[in-house]
Amino acid sequence: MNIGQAAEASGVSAKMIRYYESIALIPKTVRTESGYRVYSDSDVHTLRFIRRARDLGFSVEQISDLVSLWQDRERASKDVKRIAQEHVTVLQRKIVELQQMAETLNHLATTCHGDGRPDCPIIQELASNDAPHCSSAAGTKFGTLGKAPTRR
Amino acid sequence: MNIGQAAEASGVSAKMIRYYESIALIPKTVRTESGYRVYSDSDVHTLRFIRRARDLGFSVEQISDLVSLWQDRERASKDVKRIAQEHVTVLQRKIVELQQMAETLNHLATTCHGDGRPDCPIIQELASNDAPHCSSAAGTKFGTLGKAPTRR
DNA sequence: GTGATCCCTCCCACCATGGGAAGGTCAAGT
DNA sequence: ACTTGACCTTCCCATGGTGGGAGGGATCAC
Repeated sequence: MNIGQAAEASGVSAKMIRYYESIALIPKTVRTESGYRVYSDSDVHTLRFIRRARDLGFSVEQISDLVSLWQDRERASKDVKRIAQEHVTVLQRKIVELQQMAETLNHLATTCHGDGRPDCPIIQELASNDAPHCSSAAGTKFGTLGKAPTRR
Repeated sequence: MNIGQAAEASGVSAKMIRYYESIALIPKTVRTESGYRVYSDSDVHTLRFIRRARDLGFSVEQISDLVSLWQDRERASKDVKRIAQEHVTVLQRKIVELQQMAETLNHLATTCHGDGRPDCPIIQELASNDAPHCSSAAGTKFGTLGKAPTRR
């Protein structure tokens, strides 16, 4: 199977498959004489595993751990459980942060009359001098989970 | 005021101030003879405005619009309200997605006995062949809001 | 005058993904 | 056999915000 078919079958784009190979998340594949990558059903299975983990918002690093555990027959389920639970914690923290943002903004939008007049509490709040420093969100490493695959 | 003081006073790092200038989110500042950037209280005010908008998860592009509206005395509050409401919608969609992820994962982690045995429903689910394609999240442009500033 | 602390610009890195160019390969149809 | 189009390869670039650091100049406090 060529990379295009593997991509189709697994739901991971060809570009991403090559990328995953380059960062050693998946091993280098067999190549044809002319250099085409060749994939087996088992490779597609792995790719599908990876895609599902991405759908659940795991980072590539976490996925790497999960793949190892998956392929390790001696694994302890508590290792997997730990990764999953850590991830749930991070997700929940993100959810709270986003909810706070949405609430604040929603409140502001509600009190904004939204007509042609220039007075606008949203702008006033943003421009105010007193510091609602919003410290609850500060310092949270946000980036690692921000993206979900924009598939198809 | 030098860039360091402006950074301190506004809560936006010096690096970011230069970046915002480079992408024309803020205008080019006056410079001293030796090339140092000089900031006024009003500039700091603008920076603080920007930082708050970032705290609320607005993208730089949206902030650019908000800054224009802020500085436009003729602005209509409905323009501001529209931006805010669009943003709330996006936030809410993200929240739902994250909640779905967290729920799925939490369910899996709960059913995983989490001991030394290798059997693990989390891994089984990820590896299963039937396709829980999680289509609800598909196609959602996730990236634009994934990051919140990692301040201090 | 000297050392510490600023500031400048420029480049690189992150993460995961897509776009595209330039060129090689393969299979199907004429 | 030849063309055509679909596929594959590698390589580079861009995204969005942010940080890190090198190499060099400016300023300030003592």
